[in-house]
Amino acid sequence: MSVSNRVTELRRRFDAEIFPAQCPSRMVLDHVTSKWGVLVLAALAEEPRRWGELRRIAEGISEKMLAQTLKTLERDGLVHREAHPVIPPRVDYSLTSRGEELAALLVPLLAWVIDHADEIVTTEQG
Amino acid sequence: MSVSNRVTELRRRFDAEIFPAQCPSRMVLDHVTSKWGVLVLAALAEEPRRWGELRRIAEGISEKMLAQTLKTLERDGLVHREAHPVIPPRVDYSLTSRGEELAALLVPLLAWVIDHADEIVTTEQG
DNA sequence: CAGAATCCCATACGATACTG
DNA sequence: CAGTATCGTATGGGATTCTG
Repeated sequence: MSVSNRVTELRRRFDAEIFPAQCPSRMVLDHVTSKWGVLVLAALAEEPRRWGELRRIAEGISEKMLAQTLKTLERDGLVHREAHPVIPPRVDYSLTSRGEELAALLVPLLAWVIDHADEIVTTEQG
Repeated sequence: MSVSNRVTELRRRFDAEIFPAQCPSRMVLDHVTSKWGVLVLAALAEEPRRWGELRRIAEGISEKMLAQTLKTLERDGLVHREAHPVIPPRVDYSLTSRGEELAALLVPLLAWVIDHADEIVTTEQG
């Protein structure tokens, strides 16, 4: 099926052929496409990660935002948190099966953006 | 290739196996995954749209944000703007070929989110 | 090591009014 | 119809400090 038809089918599920404002999908979409949500999900797509690893991989993220992002994604059932009762503490984060589904769609998107970012910004101020 | 390998390959392009902070892709990613960027791109994936159509489809968007989003996406070379010199004014927005590439990856993601949003929010406060 | 708590700010975003 | 201009606000996000 063409991309165009896919969208049409997608939007036909709604009454007026719109993306409704009062819709749960808006919230989930905001979580998933949040500034750090994308990077965290992509980082976890590779393999389970510890807190410290995620901080290094998603370069620039603050502790506050990492905590907040992980909690949101955990609430959404996309990320699984597993704390090991050891000292020093060790906590592993991984994708749930639902999270894997999503990551499978998210990663190619991120890859495309990374691949084309340079030519895009070059065009900007060219 | 597996999703995992895809990410690994993706991140291997960088030195320290991280998503670098000072990277053009961060900016482009923010544009594309912005609150309204996703919906506008998806709306245009179906067919060219006029200003008023976009306002109705991306329900809840303000005029200010529609203008800003369209300008950003146009600067990024993802959206093409074509103004017709008629009265009343008519302006058509469409995806560039680069925009179509991106939309092809974005639409399945949006479709997945819409399909799973209900079960996700149900889990939230279940 | 893996966070929680607090303070603070920039800006993304919304509402309204106006225009060619 | 397709915008621009202005104002106001909510919150996403950063820096710092503290803790089991």
